[in-house]
Amino acid sequence: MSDTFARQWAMLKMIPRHPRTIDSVGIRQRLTDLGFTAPNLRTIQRDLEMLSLSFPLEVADESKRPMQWHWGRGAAALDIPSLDASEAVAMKLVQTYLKPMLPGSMLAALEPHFAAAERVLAETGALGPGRWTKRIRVLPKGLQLLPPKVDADAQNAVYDALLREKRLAIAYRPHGQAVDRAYDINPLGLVIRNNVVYLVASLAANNELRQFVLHRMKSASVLDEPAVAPDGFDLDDYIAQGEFGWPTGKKIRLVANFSRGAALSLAETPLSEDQVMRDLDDDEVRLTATVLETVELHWWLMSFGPEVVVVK
Amino acid sequence: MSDTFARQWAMLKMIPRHPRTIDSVGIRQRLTDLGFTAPNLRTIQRDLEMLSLSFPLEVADESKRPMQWHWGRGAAALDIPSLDASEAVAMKLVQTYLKPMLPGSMLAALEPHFAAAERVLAETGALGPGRWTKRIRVLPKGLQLLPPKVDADAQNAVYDALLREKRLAIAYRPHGQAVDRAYDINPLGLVIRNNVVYLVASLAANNELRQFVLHRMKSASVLDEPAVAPDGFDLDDYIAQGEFGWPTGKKIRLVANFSRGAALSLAETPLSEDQVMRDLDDDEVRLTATVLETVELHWWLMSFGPEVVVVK
DNA sequence: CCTTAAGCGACATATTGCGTCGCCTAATTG
DNA sequence: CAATTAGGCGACGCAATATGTCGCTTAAGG
Repeated sequence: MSDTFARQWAMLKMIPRHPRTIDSVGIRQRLTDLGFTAPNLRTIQRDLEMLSLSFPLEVADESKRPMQWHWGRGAAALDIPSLDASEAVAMKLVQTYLKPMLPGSMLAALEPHFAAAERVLAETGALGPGRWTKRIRVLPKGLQLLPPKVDADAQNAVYDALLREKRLAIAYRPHGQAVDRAYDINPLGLVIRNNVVYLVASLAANNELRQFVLHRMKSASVLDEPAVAPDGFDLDDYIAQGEFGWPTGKKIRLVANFSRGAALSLAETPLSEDQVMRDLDDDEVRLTATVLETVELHWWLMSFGPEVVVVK
Repeated sequence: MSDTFARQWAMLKMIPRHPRTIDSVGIRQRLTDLGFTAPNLRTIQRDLEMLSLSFPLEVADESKRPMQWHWGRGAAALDIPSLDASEAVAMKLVQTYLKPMLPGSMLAALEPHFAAAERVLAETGALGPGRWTKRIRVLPKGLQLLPPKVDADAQNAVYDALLREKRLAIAYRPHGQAVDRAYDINPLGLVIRNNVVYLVASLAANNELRQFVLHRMKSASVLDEPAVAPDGFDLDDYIAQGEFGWPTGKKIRLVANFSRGAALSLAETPLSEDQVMRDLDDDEVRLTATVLETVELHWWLMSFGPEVVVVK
């Protein structure tokens, strides 16, 4: 294929998003790594200039000499292949669904795509972007609690450390205390419960396992030392120990009589794959299903009040 | 800028994903619409051939004469600007979080992006794709009910009709019945509750408002007639009428005494923006917040059992 | 069976992409 | 602060190539 097109395409892919940058020398380096026949520096400069006419590519500081290129801040995701209308709607649904449930900064990565979906919707249908908000509603399942605010930088550092298996230095404010404490930790895993993101980690000092709530982390920076997991650590085992107030109960065979009204919704979203419902009389339905016995199950059953009688 | 590059880029954007296709004449049409100086058909053919060397572009049927081009089935999303590691992790988190909560086909639009994130993770970190699954866990909030299976084609038709404000012909199996019924409806809005997606619509025959559960829709096809909404229909009003068993209660000022343990988690995920907590004594905390009085609120309060005393 | 339309190879030409050189300015180093 | 290095940038000329055109072939449609 045209070498020119391939090279420019590769360049588009290797230019990073805003905070980070790349310069022409770095680009040439990576291009040669990719097997391009050592393109002239001048060519790369020309390419950048040309691409920046069609794409929101920007130079960090015009006067700084090794020019640092990056995607413009507001650069929407260029979805290729582009979304069609239905996909855009699905995207919008997901966004609406997710928004009240996840810490805002966690959605940052998806934001450009949501914006792209919005654009597609605005173009495709005669519907303006505003009208969509009139068409989709999400009714929260449980009671709606507000998601905590998470520091975006700290969050990224945590993800990064977890990914690269590096140690992490954090400033953390334990609950109820007025001052931050510094920790040096080995990140081991992430757990999301309710709207809260937990980092499971071991202290570098004494290998003690700890949980850190992301929104109480004031700052975090990745250290250049490999993270060492305690021997035999397994996230599932850890959770199963009930560390999250979440004793993974034994599987039990639940038998309960529900009122007909309550049973209706259960037919649609079953408790388990093997759920069976049998009519007892005009008002009652007997449900049998294999489920984990958890605190949540008890709460859930309680929430039906008189509408349910647990048989077994 | 190079006319060539711009044109090829535009072509990449206008080629649709698998089921739909486009031929060279259609491409020329859309290119001229975009302001390109009427490119020769031959040039477009050459471009397509060249692009298909670098991108998964395919021809539907080689022997069919007006060649129908489309993106290959497995075409992952080419995220531009590409995701960095942290964004990829966030993507993965969202996927893990969403998977058990939404009908599978609703995630179809995001699937290519999840795949792209997976690829980035595999490349960037030394971590293979498999290891990620060991690092992230989502503990369900309420009791985990299984999301119902939704027919992908019907779903897309619904989205499409809603977007283009067209009437819809559906085959629907009402709960508890053994045969499908045909309806001709005006789609008005989507509501997600628990794991179920509802389509609010009015019957074309008599304008009666109805709810259709997406997973009971056996098939749906968009009609070429404009949808007409009943005068003054408003999705919020409709929901507020309690049609979803969801009476939007009045705002009340909740005052309740929680045990210290229960109060801990409330400090992190507050009930409302204006939530205030005050220590009563060593064991009890008084919480004051403005909330909507709903059935859910009562359930939620009940679930604390003896740990809470509602003052007001 | 005939007509129309599109794919495709070939070719000539005009375009333009690219390497090179030189100058200038910003960074870096001592 | 001076010297040195490195990257940006304008200019130029050659070579690569992208594009319009033509003619042949084949599929679609009536």
